[in-house]
Amino acid sequence: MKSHGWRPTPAREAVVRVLLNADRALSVHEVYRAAAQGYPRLGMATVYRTLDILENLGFVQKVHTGECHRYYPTPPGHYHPLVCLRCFRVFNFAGRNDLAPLETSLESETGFHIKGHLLQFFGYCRDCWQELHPEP
Amino acid sequence: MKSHGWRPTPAREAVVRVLLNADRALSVHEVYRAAAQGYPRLGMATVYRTLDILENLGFVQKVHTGECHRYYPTPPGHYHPLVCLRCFRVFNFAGRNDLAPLETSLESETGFHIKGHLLQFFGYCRDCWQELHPEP
DNA sequence: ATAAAATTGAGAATGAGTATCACTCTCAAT
DNA sequence: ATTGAGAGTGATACTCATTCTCAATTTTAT
Repeated sequence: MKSHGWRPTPAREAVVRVLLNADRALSVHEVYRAAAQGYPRLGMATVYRTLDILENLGFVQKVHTGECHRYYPTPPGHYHPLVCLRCFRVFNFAGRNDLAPLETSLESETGFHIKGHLLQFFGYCRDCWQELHPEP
Repeated sequence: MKSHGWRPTPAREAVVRVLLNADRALSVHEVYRAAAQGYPRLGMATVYRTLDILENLGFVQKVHTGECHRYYPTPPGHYHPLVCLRCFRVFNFAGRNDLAPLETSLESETGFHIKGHLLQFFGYCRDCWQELHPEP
C-alpha cells in the first residue's frame, strides 16, 4: 500500500490489520469498531477512504449481501466468493469456467467495452444452516 | 401478477406498464416519474412495493450499478445481464456455462446451502463508448 | 527543521430504502 | 347492488449507509 504512493499512517494500519485478520466479510461498521480498539481516535470517514483504497489496490473485495456491503481480504489467485448470509464467512471458489473467454466473446458479439463483472453465490454455511433448522 | 394473488390496481398497472416498455434498466425514481405521468397520485412507497413483488414473481430483475439499483424486465429463458454503465441498456446473455452444476458441486464440496447467485457484467455499449472517446 | 502536500476526524449533508398509519379500494359473499 | 374484511395506498417520518466539508494535524521531501 505504501508502495503505491499512499502514506503509511496509524489509522490506515489499524484498518488493514483488522481486515487481514478477518475470517469473514466485515461490514464497514465492524471494521471501524475493531480498528478503533487499537486506534481510538479513528473516524468512520477514514475507514471508508481506506477501504476504497484497499479495494482499488485489490487487497480487499466487496460483497453484496442484501443489506450493506462487506469487505474481506482478497485471496491469492482469481476466485469468487460464496458468502454465508448469516455469519458472513466466505468460501472462495475458483471460476471452474473462467469468465475471461466469455467476456471476450461478449465484447465482440455486442460491441460493449466490458469493465468488470460480479459473480458471487449466497447461501448458508453448514453450521448456520444447522442452527436455523434444529432437529428435535 | 393478478394470478398470483395480487390485486390489480391502477398504481400497479402504471408501474408494470413502464417496466414492460423499458428499453434499459430504470432506477426506482425513473420508474416513479414515468409511471406518475399516467397516474399522478402514485407514491414512491408503492413503486418500491410493486417492484419487490415483480422481482419476486420474476417479472423484473434488479441490477447493481455502483450507484442505486435498477430494474429491467426479465427476458424469457435464463439470462444474465451485461449493463452499460452510462445509458443502462442491458444486453442479456445466456450462461454459456450454466451455473447450476457449479452450484451443486459447491454445495457438496462446502456444505453450504446455496440460495442464489449474482452474475453480471458491466461496461459501456458501443454508442456510449464512442461518445466517451471522441475521435478528432 | 520547515514548507508543501497528504491525511485526518467531527459533524453535517445526502439519499436510497423502510416503516407507519389513517384512509381507500377490491372482491367474495351475501 | 351492498357490504365488510382485509389488501393496497400514499404522505410523511424515519433509518442508516455513505459522502462531503473543512480546519487541524501528520507525513515527507528539501
